[in-house]
Amino acid sequence: MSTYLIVEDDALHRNFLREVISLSDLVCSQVVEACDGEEAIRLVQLHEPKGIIMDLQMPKKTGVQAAKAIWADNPAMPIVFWSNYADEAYVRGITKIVPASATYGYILKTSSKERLCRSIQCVFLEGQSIIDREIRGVQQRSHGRTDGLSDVEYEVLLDIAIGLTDQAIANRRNISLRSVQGRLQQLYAKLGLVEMPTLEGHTAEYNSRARSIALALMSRLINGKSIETAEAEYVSALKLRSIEKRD
Amino acid sequence: MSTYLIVEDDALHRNFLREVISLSDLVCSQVVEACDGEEAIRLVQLHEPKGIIMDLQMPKKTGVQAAKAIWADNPAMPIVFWSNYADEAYVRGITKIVPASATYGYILKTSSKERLCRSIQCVFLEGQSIIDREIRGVQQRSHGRTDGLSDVEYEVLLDIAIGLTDQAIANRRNISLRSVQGRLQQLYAKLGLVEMPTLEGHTAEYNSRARSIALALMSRLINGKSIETAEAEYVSALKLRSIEKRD
DNA sequence: GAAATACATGCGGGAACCCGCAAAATAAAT
DNA sequence: ATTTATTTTGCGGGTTCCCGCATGTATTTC
Repeated sequence: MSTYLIVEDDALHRNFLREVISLSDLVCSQVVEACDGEEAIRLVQLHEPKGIIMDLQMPKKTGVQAAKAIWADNPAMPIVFWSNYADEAYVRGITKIVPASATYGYILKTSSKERLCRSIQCVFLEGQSIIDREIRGVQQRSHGRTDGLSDVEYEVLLDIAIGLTDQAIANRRNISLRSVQGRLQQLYAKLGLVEMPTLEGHTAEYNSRARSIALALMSRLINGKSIETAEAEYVSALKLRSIEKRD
Repeated sequence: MSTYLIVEDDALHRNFLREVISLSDLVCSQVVEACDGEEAIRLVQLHEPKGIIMDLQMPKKTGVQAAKAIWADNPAMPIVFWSNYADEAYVRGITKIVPASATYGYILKTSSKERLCRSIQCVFLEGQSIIDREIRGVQQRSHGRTDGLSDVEYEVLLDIAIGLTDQAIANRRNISLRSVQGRLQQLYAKLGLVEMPTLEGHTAEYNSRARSIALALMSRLINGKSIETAEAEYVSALKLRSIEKRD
């Protein structure tokens, strides 16, 4: 009576995943499928699966958001993330929310069928957490100080990416205006914003703020999705704040 | 002896496309596959296919870039774009470069197999250009003034998205500083940057420049890829300019 | 306990940005 | 050709941003 859940919006990939499950030696009586994060959360409550294979980029709710909700109720649920990109935005999101009691995997879609199959077995049967080699690099970076952004820096990066002013950030984070600018300076430095004096007249070529957003996007530190979720977080926090104020 | 070319980086999707071709009534003696834009360009020269089905998001060279190169040599080549998103960045890119002599199609990956099959037949056999309904909306918007950005506005949007200062934009586009700011004002207005006085103390909540980038990203006007290509264009144009200067 | 490191903060100034007002310059329409 | 839009540009001023210099405060390290 063991059930497994597939969460993936692309129909082709969904079929592929079902095939992989049938190929692996899982004792599997049924496979349930969801097309987006919200459906996934519902189906978990309904079927109580033994494990989940999930895409990260999906409509309605990101894989990260869905995982967070699922782990909140089932802190031991094994989840294999199967994604296209090694975007730091995603990796960072996951490593932040994975509970100590859960095993998980992060496999790239470029991996071979065999590799995916083996990974699934490792996570679901042997309770191992495994992470694709390509992603390891990103993960190291985000933990070790070396070159990667610290949490505050990443935070302020998202803040300017959704378009906040220094003052708005200061309010939001409860720090002084100058501190925001200090954090920004750090961020700029880490992103390698060294002004090259290519333009004559000694006027700056790049706007540090906008440039750092561009660099972050191009180096996959952030992406459209992460901006959207950051935005959503911001407005909901704002609402809460204005309710408090009313008291 | 008719050959067709599939350009798609995802292996599963590649197989799916091959299956669709075999299902359609194309007189097809062989199917050639490429995994990225550059390979596609090479294979077109080598095999001179009767038609191309191509993804838009690919490593090395975008589908748009590849199509541009291909159409430069074969202005009548029928190309079916098969893509995940209805991102304006892509639609705009394509409608700009498609030569009058070519037929093309733009089908979303969410379409059914039957629909894709029919579309392929229309484009390759009957020489019709067809565009998915969802995308039509985007296309209308970008041509009709209604709400959509004009070309200059889109241009300046990309300029700030890669991080240029007003002055740098002025130099690049050969207009005055004030004109750049004028264009930016238009852009801000069209993106709906109306300052809501939510923040007390009457300080601005949003930085117009960064905010417009965020809005553009969230509404799919631009994406990471379009920023990358804009960046590449800019640096190469810069190089040319500095060579001219040397004379 | 002293030195080192990292972070928050204040001050101040120069640069860049945003934008209202209004006059030229261009393009489009009748 | 004259009128009508649209675009470009200048001027000016208020904000915001960027950042060097300096001080204070934790936290770490030896």
